[in-house]
Amino acid sequence: MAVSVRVRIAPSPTGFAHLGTASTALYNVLFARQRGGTFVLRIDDTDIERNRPEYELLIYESLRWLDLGWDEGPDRGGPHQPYRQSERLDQYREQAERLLTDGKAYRCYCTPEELEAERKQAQLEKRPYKYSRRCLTNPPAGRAVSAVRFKVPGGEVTFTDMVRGEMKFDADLIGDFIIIKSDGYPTYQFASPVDDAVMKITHVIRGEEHLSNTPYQLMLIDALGYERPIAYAHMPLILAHDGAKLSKRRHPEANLILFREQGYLPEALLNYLALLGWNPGTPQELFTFDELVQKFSFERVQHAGARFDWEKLNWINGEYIRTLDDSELARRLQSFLPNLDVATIERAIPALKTRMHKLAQAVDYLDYLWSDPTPPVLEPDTSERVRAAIDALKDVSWEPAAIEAALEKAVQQSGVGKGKFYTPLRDVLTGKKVSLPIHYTLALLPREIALFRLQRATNPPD
RNA sequence: GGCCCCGUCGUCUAGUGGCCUAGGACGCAGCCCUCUCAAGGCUGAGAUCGCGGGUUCGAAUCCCGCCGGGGCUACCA
Repeated sequence: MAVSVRVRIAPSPTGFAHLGTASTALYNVLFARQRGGTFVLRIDDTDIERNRPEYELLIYESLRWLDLGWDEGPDRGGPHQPYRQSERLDQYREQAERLLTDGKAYRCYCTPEELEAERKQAQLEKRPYKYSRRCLTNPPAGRAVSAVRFKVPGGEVTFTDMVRGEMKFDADLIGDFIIIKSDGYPTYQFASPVDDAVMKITHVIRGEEHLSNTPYQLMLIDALGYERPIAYAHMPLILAHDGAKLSKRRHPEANLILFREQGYLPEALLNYLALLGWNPGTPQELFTFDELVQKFSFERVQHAGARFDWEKLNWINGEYIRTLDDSELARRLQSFLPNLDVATIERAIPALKTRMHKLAQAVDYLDYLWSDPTPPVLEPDTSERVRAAIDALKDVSWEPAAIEAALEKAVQQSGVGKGKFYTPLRDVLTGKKVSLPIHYTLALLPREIALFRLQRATNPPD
């Protein structure tokens, strides 16, 4: 009988929700859905210095926005709760205690300074650094503060990576590492594999930065007598446009919430993220979520890191915006246009739809509806044409098609081209060089206001 | 420094010894459409496959070396 798949993401609430978290979550969800498995959200909050509850909330919010729902998590419980590491401290201490009594771990009384000195010394002698095991063989007496160190058994550690194949590491190169910090908190290197084992995680899907951490964790799992996960999958990193690792400080695109604020559609972001590091081997670029679930496979994920590219995301997002039906688009636009009622937004959509690659751009096209532009000074003959427009518009039915027809007629009579005729109208109405087509620009504005702005421009108040 | 991963147009990528005079997508340029801006249609520029050696009748594809980038090597995760 096939074991049921259990996967997890384990973000730490040490800052805004990260793009990488979304990416990793996506791959986990894709795999879980594919195999009818369970997706677990665990909060890895063992860094008491940097953890903040509001950051945890941000993680929930971002993941929900992306519709990457979890089956078990801190907020909804599950068979292996609690799902917050800070609430599982007893577990880790207990397991560390077991290792201690089995002689597989030992207390370390070294100070950070002493450790630093060891490291420096090794560097000086050009020798690869490994902890000296001083506290194993000859612990200093009379010290109260201690951490717990794992006694690395060495040897060869192998495991299966679903994207890279069979991996092999020489554990003799790995020094004894800390599993419980002197503040009593476990390190990531300890808490993570313990939880994965206890929570019966079958496949660990995470970022490539953890590839070299895997042997550490595997040795721990073995030492504790736990069952190993069936397989790992280390996904390529998302790089910034300059090729550097995405940094929260230097790269705004690392901040997940920013995408929502700018009006990227969650399904478009997911589509882009899926493509960044994976491809189906066919020319298809746009996928529904269900298609992704169906087509995704670890064999086709990239081994090298991929640079984040706004342009491509913008294109995908534009494609998604254009396929949304009008009422749905209007609904999504509402929060970006608090000054407009839904009816107005809906009327703008046919013209707006092809002009946005992100929702926030709607503001640039529509802000003339709630803010009055400063009237330009018109040349006499331009002023004349504006007056002609006013005449044409005065009694016309106030909707785009009729406005367009009336204006076309006025253009005919004016003897100049559409460009020359419409440009000043656009300027007078919006104060901008670029707007929706002129008949929409007019129709969206109440007739009185439109005519008022045109009128005002023809007789400046000197 | 040690260990690990990686290296095809600007970017994301296809490619697993001959179908590759290296394909697609985004972006870019030109044209068409057009009241502006988009969208759409058409056309085009753009990679001697990081470099150097091999192996082979034949290599982007296999082997070795080098270079470059990234990750881990923390009482961060």
